[in-house]
Amino acid sequence: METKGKRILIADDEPDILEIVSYNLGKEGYEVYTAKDGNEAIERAKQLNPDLIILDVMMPKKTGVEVCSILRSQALFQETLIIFLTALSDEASHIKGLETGADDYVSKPISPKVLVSRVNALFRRVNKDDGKTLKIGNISIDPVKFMVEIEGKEIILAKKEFELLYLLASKPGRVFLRNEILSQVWGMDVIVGDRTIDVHIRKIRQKLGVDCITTVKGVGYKFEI
Amino acid sequence: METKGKRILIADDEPDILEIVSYNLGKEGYEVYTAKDGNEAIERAKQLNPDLIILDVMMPKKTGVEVCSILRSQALFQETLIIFLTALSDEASHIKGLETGADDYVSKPISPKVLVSRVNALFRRVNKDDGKTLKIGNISIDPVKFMVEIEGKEIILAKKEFELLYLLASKPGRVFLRNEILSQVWGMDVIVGDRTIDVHIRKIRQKLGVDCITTVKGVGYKFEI
DNA sequence: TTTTGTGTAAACTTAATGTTATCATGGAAA
DNA sequence: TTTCCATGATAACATTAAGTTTACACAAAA
Repeated sequence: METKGKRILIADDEPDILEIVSYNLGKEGYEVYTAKDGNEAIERAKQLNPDLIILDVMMPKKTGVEVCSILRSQALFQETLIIFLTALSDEASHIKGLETGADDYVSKPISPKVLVSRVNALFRRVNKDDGKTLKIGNISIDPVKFMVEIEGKEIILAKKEFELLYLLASKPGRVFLRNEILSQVWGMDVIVGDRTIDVHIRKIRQKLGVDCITTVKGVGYKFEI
Repeated sequence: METKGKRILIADDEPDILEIVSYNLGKEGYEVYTAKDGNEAIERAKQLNPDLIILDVMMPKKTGVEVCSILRSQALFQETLIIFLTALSDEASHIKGLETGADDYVSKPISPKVLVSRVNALFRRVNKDDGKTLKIGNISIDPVKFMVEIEGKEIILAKKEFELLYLLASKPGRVFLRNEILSQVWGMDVIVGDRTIDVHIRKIRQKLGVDCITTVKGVGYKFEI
């Protein structure tokens, strides 16, 4: 599940919060950018076109709710995810937030862990391909249960094995170059040896017991029945 | 996936980096040109009209960011791909880079492998022609599935065979000189014997079972039904 | 702490693919 | 018709990519 490349913009007037949240989301692999008030949030959102914007409700210049409705009025931000940070008590802005089209809200004081998991959940929910059980022939691959089923028989794959299989199976028939596989499953910046993919492929073939991964020599691998 | 013919300009003031990157991208089949400062980068970009420009952010004369925004302001470089090389810590220029319209950025210290895969990925993302299924009569040639289908029957070709067939079929009726075929499928710096093409042609004819490749004696080959 | 599972690397084997050498063939020019 | 030459055919050979196995490092679980 690569989180790489997802851009998150977080706007809050408290530097501490910016820092803590940035750090924790950054650790998850997201690209995090910050803004310290409402106007800056809008400006940077336009520059960056982030995948997710986290808005504090109480901010100088413009409140989170205002920012949200301004952004939502533009086509570019129709699909952008927005999370509000609200004071626990502030029920009113919670409601306003949902009205103006927020996707989630998190109450202060923030637990980094909670926020991170909400963010992940949001991306998972949205990312259409993500979390969808793939069914190809009598093989079903469920990334939520993290499980592969062949004719009712459950098969446990290790993490990397599963990710690799899921990638291939996500576009049956399509050939994935080794490079593509590396960058999607391992991440762009991870360097692993040449044989590593083979070994994983082999383990998958072994565990599945069904020949559904085809080698296209000199090119890559593809999933097909 | 022929990378041949793609021109890359790389600008950096460190000769070592120029050399390493040139070598690695050259090995991939790209044509690589270099510049050692911002002004030279702009000058050569205008001469060469490269497909991709890799800019070090910290350069004498003009920084990469400056070069980028200058180039981007001209119509000619609207479509040109641009990658920044930045020091790991330098968040500010990363952001500036994205603002000025960079397509990707890579942190120093550079791993040649990473850079190469980023470059490939970038070209793949952009190259629209790539992955287009050719359909001529009842023959379809799908470079994504890496597969040839004739009247519903799937036929497996080896890599070179497929590339050769794909080339010929990309312009049905057009005669490809042996020289052209060599440089497109094998690359111009690869030297292979005279009979090599024939052998591959023969294998394709054999596997397809349909006579769709015509010999134009003394000239070359063409694809036609 | 020990155990177990997972991911990666290294060394080696196997198989697929690509290339060349050689000779055959068949058509065009002389 | 004969000669020449480009290409076809085939098998041997070379090269390269992938499969296999083992080992080891590391982290999570017991």
